[in-house]
Amino acid sequence: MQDSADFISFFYKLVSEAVRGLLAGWGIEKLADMYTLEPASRRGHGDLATSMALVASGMINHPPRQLAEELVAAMQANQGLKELTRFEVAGPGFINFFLKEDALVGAVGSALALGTHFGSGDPDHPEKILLEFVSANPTGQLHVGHARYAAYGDSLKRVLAFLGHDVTTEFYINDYGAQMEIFGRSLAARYAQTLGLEAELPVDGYRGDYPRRVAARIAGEIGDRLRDEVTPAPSAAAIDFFRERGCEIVLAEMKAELDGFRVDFDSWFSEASLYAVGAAQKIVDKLKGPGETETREGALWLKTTRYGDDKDRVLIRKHGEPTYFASDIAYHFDKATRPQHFNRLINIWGADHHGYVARMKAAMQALEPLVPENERPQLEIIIGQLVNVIERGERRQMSKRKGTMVTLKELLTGIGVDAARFFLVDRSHDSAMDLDMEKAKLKSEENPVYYVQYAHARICSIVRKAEADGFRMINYDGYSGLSNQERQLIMDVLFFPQVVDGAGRMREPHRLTAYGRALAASFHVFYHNCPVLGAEPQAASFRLDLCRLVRSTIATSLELIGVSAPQSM
RNA sequence: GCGCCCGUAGCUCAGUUGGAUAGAGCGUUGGACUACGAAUCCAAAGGCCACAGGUUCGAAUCCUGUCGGGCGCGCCA
Repeated sequence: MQDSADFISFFYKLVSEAVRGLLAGWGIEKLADMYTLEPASRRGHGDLATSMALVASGMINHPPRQLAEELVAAMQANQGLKELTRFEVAGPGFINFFLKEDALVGAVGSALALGTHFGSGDPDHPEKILLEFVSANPTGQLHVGHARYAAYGDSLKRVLAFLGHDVTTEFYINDYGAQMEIFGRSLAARYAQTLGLEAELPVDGYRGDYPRRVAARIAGEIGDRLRDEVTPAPSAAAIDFFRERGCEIVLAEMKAELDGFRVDFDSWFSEASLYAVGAAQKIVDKLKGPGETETREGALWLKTTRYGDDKDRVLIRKHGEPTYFASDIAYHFDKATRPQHFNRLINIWGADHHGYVARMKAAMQALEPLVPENERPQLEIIIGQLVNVIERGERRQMSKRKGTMVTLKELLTGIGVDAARFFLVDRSHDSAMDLDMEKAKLKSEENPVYYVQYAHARICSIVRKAEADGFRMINYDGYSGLSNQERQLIMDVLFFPQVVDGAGRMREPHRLTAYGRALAASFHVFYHNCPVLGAEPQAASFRLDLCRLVRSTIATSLELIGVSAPQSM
């Protein structure tokens, strides 16, 4: 029937071919490649539907139903298409497709033959993508906000890679600057206290249990060797030591936790490493050349308003230190000029950083002359909304410095990886999310992830039984008499490639959780209405293959969001 | 004040880039296992898609305005 393409894409192209000439005659040929083909919304409307005639009607000002009739005539002239379906014009001018049974039966077999590649892509223009997310300060534990971005970013990576793009993930370590300094001082103070010395946390110091534990661990490593360096006030060398050692310990723990959350970064990039080579100063000097900067009020500014920002931004402060913005430009310049030649840089930022987008994009434009024209990557910034923690009906302020946030660790021990990832990815990243830990723990057993996993386990059970019973598959070409439930299940599973494609293109992995739920529901309904192994031999063979396809599709859709697909539960 | 995001069933949220009669889970009510797994299924109830205009064959979806909520608007990171 088709080679590597999935059935729906194949069908789409057949329709395109059939109507292209007609559309070209009307001067709207482009519609052949941008019309919509969707699952019919309800029974009686067939299996697939297109609003092509309605859209064409708006473009050339002809009555839609008449256009629909002409389009159908063109489709009927396409022999391949005619073998797959019959047509009907309905309502204001929809064209409904009623797929023939052998087309559906054949499509299941073809999809199954693709194995785990069903739904995977081979894009016309594969991209080399550097995807950056989480990027937390190494001054404490990862919290549920980070968990949300980790789940989202990692799922997006899996989806884009599945679609055939070359994706590298990166964690940018903000291990430089005032926050790190305060963290080092906080650890020094806690260290002194573990030795029984009098020491006070800095005013803005990191409170809570976590820095205390890190300090205790360092004390275990070095004993009282730095006793004289930390009191009455820590020496510069002591601060450096605690900052660096603390950073190492925190990062190691973050890696371990992310690993437990099934999030694996290809690269960890240190901000401090940029300073070690003077990268911020260097990039600022390069920007001075083409007149992108200006000195004002004793500071050096980047004229970002030239590129749509609402005000210019400081690169070098009055007292000579580069701003975070300057080092971020150095970082982005680095990303733009790596030997891999990424053609797309995707950053996932929290909503609290959205005000930063305009200046970063402006900076990228200012950098353009410094990067060869055919090597300039496109910068794409995705803003993820925040997670609100609800406690006893009230919002709880999350503060790392006060040590009052709900941690990723808490989430994992409370509700587990599968439930947590499913829950976090299930909502659009564009909507703020309320998380009530008490309810989340109570509700973890009714998390929809189990509904989807159960469908998978159930199918595994059927397949196991088939093997145990020595079930023999027979050829089911020509099988007919599809029930409504199996027809629905077939259509749902055949649409998987379009769902993955949309999830990748729109950067919306949450479409996969919705899809997984819908496919599982469709399967459960099928299961209750259509015996598999008990059916007559041809039906049994077909249904068993359908089950296998659904099983592997559920497994893939879960895999793409980092959730396991158990064989039994 | 300005900018971005959001407002859909009692609660938590989807809604395939503008499609046909608005969807799911939880909760409520009532049903289905001597059956390939009841972590399931079936049925009922529940809606002025915040509000008001506009665009068109058609709007939860796009535009304008209003109201309400979140987040920003540093020579912090």
